[in-house]
Amino acid sequence: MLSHKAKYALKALLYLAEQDENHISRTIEIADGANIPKKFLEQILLDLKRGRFVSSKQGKFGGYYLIKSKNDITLAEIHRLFDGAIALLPCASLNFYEPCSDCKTESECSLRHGLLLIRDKTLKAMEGITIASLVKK
Amino acid sequence: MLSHKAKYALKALLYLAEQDENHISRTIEIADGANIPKKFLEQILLDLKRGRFVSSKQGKFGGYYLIKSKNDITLAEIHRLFDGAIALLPCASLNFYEPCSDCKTESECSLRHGLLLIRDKTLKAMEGITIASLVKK
DNA sequence: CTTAACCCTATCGATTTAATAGAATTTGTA
DNA sequence: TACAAATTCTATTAAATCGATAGGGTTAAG
Repeated sequence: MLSHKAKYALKALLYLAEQDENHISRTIEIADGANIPKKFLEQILLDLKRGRFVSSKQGKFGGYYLIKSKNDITLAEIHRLFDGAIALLPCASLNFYEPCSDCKTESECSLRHGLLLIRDKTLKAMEGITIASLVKK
Repeated sequence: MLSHKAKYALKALLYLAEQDENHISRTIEIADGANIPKKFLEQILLDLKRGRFVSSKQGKFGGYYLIKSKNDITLAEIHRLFDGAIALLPCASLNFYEPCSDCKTESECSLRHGLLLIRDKTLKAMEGITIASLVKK
């Protein structure tokens, strides 16, 4: 399941993607538009900025805007940024790999092979969902 | 990601599936064989029993055994039993559906459509992984 | 220099998670 | 019948995580 943070991030990106080119959106504007607690959204937008999805203008009349094409922002990326691995166990993860602590004898645990299959299919599906694909509906 | 409970459940089922027909496995035997904390495993086996995946024999020489074919126990079922919904949000879930609390205007949130696509593919993949498919490797 | 905005860090309360504890119950058998 | 060996059940705990809030600090326009 997605965390609220990830869900809010997607909604915020969706909001930004729906604005006119060159429009700058204030946090409060996004919060109201997407129904997200403002102070919570602040943190999320900062995370999105650190992740190079958005950029900001500080000071009066400042705000946030997309710096990555809505066609290139995928659900997979947002999941990884806020909720971490897409795989079901760390030993089956590409970006968050860790060996199992409780698989004593073999280096590959008995579940790993099956979980790799799941991860591949889920990942492919999640890479197919972009902000743009969510906007046009 | 899978919880430890779900992971341990899968390993325990795998252990049971590898035993001879009619063999009854004691908890301690499974715990040692699959490297799972024994008292924690007790709870998990009870959950698996309530979920009709295994049954037990009480008293001396008692233990656990599969009552469902290893070909019919899927990763999807175990995920649902221990970790709940497979979908990324409750509003996209088949078995754990709940409407979004923060989607004010429309009955369907902006993310739901995309998440339904993900859920369908992930679910199909998870239904394809059975205990039997994990054993033979 | 005031105002309006982003930026940053800390904290909080509630929930969940992983695990442990301890006792009650059941069953086989010497 | 008493003991031993096993499941069953409920409670508790310690730690981590999550969702959210608080309260400033910093930046820039006018």
